[in-house]
Amino acid sequence: MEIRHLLYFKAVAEHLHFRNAAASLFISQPPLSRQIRELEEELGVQLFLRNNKRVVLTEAGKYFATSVDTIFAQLEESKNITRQIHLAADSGELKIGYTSSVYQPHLAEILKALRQVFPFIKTSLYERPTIKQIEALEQGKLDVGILRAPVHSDKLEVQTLFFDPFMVVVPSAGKKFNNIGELADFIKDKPFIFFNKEYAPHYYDKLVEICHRLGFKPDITHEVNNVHSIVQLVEAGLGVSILPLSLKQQYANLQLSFIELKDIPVNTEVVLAYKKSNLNAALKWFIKNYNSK
Amino acid sequence: MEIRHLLYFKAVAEHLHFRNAAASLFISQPPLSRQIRELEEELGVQLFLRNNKRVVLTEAGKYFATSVDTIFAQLEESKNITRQIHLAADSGELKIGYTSSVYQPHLAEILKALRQVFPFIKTSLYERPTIKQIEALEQGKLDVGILRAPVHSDKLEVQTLFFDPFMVVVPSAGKKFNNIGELADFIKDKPFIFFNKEYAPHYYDKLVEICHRLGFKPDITHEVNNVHSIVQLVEAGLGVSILPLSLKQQYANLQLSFIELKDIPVNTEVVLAYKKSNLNAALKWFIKNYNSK
DNA sequence: ATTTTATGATACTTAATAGCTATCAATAAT
DNA sequence: ATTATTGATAGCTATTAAGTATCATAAAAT
Repeated sequence: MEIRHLLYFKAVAEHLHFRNAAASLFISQPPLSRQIRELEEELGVQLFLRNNKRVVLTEAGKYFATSVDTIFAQLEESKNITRQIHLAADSGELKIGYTSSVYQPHLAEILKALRQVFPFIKTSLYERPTIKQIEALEQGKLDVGILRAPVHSDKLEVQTLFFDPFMVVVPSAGKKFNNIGELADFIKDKPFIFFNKEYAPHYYDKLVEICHRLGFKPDITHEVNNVHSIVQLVEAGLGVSILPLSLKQQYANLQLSFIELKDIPVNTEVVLAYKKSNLNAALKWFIKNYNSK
Repeated sequence: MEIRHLLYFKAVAEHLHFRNAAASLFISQPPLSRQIRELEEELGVQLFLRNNKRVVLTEAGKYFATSVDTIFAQLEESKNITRQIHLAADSGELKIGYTSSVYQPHLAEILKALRQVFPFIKTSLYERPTIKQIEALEQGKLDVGILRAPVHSDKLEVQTLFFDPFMVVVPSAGKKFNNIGELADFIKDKPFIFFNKEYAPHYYDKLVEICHRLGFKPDITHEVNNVHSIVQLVEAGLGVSILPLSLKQQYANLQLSFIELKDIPVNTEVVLAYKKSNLNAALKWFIKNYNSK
């Protein structure tokens, strides 16, 4: 039995006329007669009573007709849902966003483990500022983002990863600061190197707040749009900066001094963000395993 | 899409191995690959992720697999029920039993009307004694019987058609009986013509009861097994008989006298009997219309 | 009663396609 | 680096669905 048989049966059951039914199927009458006969033979059931002038459904045929309707409806629904799942869950790709200011030593490790579980997954990493990531996540251009709070979006789920205090970064000079006051005096007139305001407005505000607490207004001479440039410019002696503490280990080999701001109660929250409606199975695995590490 | 595609899909989903799946389907691997590709193209959905070494279901594929299971189960159930209905309801024939002693002038009329509603029905009429009909009905050899109560069978449904009083049948002689006493005197020594006891035991008992009430014991000289023979023998002057009144009109043209036994409170009940489990649509129509006439 | 028309079945031919063989490219194990 | 295994591809064969022509017969028309 093939779906063709069921389809042809339905046509004859509706028309109760082989020639008309055949026309409605855009085939000629003899093959239709044959397919119906085949179906009846396979079932061992007479579905139609017919002579040259009249075609009627048997009782069994009547039942089978309604039954075939149900099956077709179910098949159609199944196809639709399958297509929906395909669109929602089976990109075969996991698009991950991250900000340059977050150092993630175990990301590579997790991507490796991901390929064990999803051997066909393609992963794409995008370094993007928080605000761009939020847009991209909302539009489905990213599956998950590693970024800094706050995330103001009711379309996204947010999970805290950790809280990151700040540190002052200055060129390595063997200098020692006994207290916050000495440090503030040292840097207050130095040129500051930082992200530009459009790139990371919230982050920019934090910097200004920290300097305010240290008793001065920063002179932001160089604005850049990624953390690597900031660090390089500081190392080259063009100025100082204030960055999240977690970056310290990433640049431990550079000629820089990092001074933690222990007494300044300002920090940033690093989070995972993703669309709740995103069915991507690799995403689910990623969230679960990133968190538990 | 054909059922073949779904069947092949299921095989690959179970084996997660094209060559093994092909072997399990007793086909070679290339056509299997092609059918799966066709299915994926029609759905617009990737069902498997695969390379030369590994085959896994996508999320959409996982859903589709369970969904196809359901559809197959439903199709199988539908086929079974259709076959059952075929066996129970679609004989395309209506087998009617009747006793020779019941005259049914509108039976022919009803059979004609039946053919309007069921143009393909084949009707078979069987003249059989009540006890044989009961057996045949129970065994499904008859669909419906027109017979005389009592019907002692818990497998059969019984519907009363009418109550039939008795009459005495004698050769036409212009004789007149002013009362039951005269009649009894006239027939008590005559030879009786009647059904044999094995053929219609209950009916036989009724005859004896009537004679008892008339004050004599019948001398049953001729035993026969159909009502036509009884009537013919009476007409030929071989004896007398006692028969149901309803037969009077059937033999009105013969040289016979019919004397109603108005004062004898013995009659027989004519009934329709049929199996309740019989789904024959023509039977249902027959019962309904026979009754309402 | 006879003729005409319409219809499903049948016999045979053509066209589409499922399935087969041979082979390739790529992966993973040795 | 080599070998074995596997799904994909190309081209051919065999099966079968679909088409054409025709028949037999039931119902309608005459």
